[in-house]
Amino acid sequence: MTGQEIPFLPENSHTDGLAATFAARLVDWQRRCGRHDLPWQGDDPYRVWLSEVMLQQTQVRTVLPYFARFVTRFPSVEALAVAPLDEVLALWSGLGYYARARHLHAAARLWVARWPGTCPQGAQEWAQLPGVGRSTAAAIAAFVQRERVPILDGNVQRVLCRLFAVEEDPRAAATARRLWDAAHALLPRDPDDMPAYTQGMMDLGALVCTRTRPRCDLCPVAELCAAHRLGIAAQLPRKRARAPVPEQDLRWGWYEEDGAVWLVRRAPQGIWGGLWCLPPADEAPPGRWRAAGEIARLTHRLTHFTLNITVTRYLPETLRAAEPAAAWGEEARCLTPHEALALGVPQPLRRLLAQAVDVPIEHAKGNMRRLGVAKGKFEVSERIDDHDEDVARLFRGKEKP
DNA sequence: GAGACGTGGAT
DNA sequence: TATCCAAGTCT
Repeated sequence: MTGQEIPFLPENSHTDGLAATFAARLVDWQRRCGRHDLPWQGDDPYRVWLSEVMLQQTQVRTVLPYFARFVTRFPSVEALAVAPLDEVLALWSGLGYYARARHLHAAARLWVARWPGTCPQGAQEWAQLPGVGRSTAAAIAAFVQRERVPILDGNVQRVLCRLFAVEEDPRAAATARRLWDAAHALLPRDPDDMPAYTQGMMDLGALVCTRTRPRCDLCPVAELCAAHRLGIAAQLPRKRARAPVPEQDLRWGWYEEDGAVWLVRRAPQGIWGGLWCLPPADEAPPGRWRAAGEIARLTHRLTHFTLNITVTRYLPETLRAAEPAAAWGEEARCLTPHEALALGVPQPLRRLLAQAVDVPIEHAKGNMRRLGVAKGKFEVSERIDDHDEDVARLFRGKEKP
């Protein structure tokens, strides 16, 4: 009975017994109380892989509608592999971390080329797909192939930090390595328990061992939990100090022509890589355009900084004067806002376009402000949510000479 | 190894 | 409102 040493515990402690008890209780709890009706649960490797990628740094509730649309359009990895990247990005639009969509597309092509008619076998092979790291590979392999490999996402880090009363920052490399080892040592012996165990770790972190106000009264492993015993479960893991988020100004040009607007594809690397976006607003706009005033200011908060986006409207100086400028690159398209909404666009632009066509969008929590014209001067007015009609009219307004 | 990468939920 | 951070990976 080759018990593995569990980090964070004193040597010669009964680690075998702890691991067996922990796994047994978690598996039993998951089968009784855990989630069983998520649309990706089952043994379809494609759906499991897709869901795990979508769920990276993204909550279940957010993923659900995206997953439904995605599997309707791409029911299989083969369908995804032959699709144009643009369509994948369009379905991903609004979900964030767009490198995931680009990796997903590349991974689908690699999958069907290298494992035709089947799928990667085991975590080692899953991790060869772009966008699939150690934790995601382990989750897929545990669910689909019942492989005894641990996951270590944010939920599991929190669970383990409490279980062993870890005071260190779990993101520190040395601590993370020990957490991986601990996660491995806690796995159930029976491979058939791996799906329920893995789902149980996720369910426990998401439903019971929550960041704030953990429900230790509902926890199947509370008796094993050092933090609970010490009464410090809610205080772990310790949070690190965060630097204040810097701000950055962005200036977009709304180059409008016959009710359509020019969009350009962003470079594949960097923020919103591969997505379609408004061209930068220039002091000397490319082509023969004249500035026609600021039409919106958007505040877009990201994890590491805040974007202040100013949108300036441009109109052709003369009839049919507009043409894509070389500065915009090869890929530039002039589309109606409605057409543009069918592309992969960043969320702040999605909001702007939705307002332009007066189409309500999901989760339209407004952090967008419009500029009202008052005495020849622009002023920030109320949240745009309260002014759908005004703003829609603003964008719809044809320039009638 | 530290920073970049999106967006929305939760408090 | 401000802040943290979520089924992380890549460079």
